[in-house]
Amino acid sequence: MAVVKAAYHHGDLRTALIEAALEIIDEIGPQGLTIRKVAHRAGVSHAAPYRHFPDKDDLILAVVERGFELLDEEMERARTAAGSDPIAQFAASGEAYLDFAMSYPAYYRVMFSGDLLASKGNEALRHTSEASFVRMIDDLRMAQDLGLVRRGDPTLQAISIVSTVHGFVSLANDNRLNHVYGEQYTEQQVRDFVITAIFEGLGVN
Amino acid sequence: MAVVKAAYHHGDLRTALIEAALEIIDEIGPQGLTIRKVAHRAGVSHAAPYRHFPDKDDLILAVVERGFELLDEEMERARTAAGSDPIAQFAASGEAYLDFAMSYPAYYRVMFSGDLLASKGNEALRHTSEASFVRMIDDLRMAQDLGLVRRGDPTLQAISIVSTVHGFVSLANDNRLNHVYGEQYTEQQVRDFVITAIFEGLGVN
DNA sequence: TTTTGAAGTTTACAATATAAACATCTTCAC
DNA sequence: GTGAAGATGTTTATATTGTAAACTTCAAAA
Repeated sequence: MAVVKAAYHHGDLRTALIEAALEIIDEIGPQGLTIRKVAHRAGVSHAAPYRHFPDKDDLILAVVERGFELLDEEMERARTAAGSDPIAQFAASGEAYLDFAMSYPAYYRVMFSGDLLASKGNEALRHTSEASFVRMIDDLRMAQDLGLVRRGDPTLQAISIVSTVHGFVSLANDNRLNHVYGEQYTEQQVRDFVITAIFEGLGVN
Repeated sequence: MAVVKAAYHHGDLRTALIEAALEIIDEIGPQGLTIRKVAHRAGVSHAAPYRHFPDKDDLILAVVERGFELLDEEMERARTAAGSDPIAQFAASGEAYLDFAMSYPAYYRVMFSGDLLASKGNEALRHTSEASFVRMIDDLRMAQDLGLVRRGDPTLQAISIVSTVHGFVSLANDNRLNHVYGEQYTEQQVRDFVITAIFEGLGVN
């Protein structure tokens, strides 16, 4: 009774399946993800997952949702640790985003692999994946009021920032920028440059 | 002998398969792409494609390569039509990129679906997909020399621009910005804003 | 004309997603 | 307690798909 979710046949298979899927994505990539591998890793028969997810897409969707929760947690943690300066908070959560995206490239790819969301993404997931976007808009509005950021529609500013960050990590994770790093810069340097450009664009004091 | 590629059993099945795959991607999306559908649409047996492509991934890779060729052609066409002003040329080819990306979202997605390139992308394809990137760097260098663009490493500037553009079209194509359009702006307005922000960032006169 | 190799077909097989029927354990009404 | 009832798993079965292998056909070179 102290147990939150009483152990049943498996315990909490749904969660275990999501974890297993996560591991497989990280180890073999999204291509290698099969229902059967996930089931096997969780120690159940290959049809067991269907008691928790209507089909494979829905399992992946659950993984994506979990991913956005994790990302959100990371960003919040960083923001809290950044002290009270709004710009510092903003920068810290942005760095956390980049850290997450570049530490788990395959995972990030699945989270933003549009094919799924476009078709089966439900409203709940859409909301989750937009949470940090909404917060960024609020941040920008506040920063403007404090005179820290150039005036303008914060929604448009946020779109521009999100586009740049998402584009950068996507390209970097897909190894499309390698021909640059290797020759002149490290990934970290390029990353810093892009961040700097964003802040310049915002006219941060 | 006037015929470049003499008609054989099929004529030019390789090309026909790429075209068929293109259509399927456009109509049903990348998920719906199966070797057998492609073969059927091209009017051949389901194993025929294996005489031209080692496996499914290589077929897709050929489709991607064709996509980058088409994109490159579009950008060149726009650039040529833009007259002699370097900034106008630059802007025109950028617009062409956005037009392409947003007219064929599924196709664009496949072209930039990193899973493939990361694993099986060969050098030839990598080169193709970087052609326009290299040209952008040249453009920026020239524009700097003409005093039209803020000084700085053009490679880094290009990365920043490409990140923003790619991120924007990716998010837009994946319907991640819908909650913004609907309420206040049209897609075109947001698109223009992002472009403007890029040019501001470059300090274009 | 014969032969040969590329291009295509047929057949076969293994992996996978998923449905359906069956089994088992928890819980809840009594 | 007890005995449904329903949730959770398993087994079995099927259709789709990627791909290998053996076989066929035809253009072109010898």
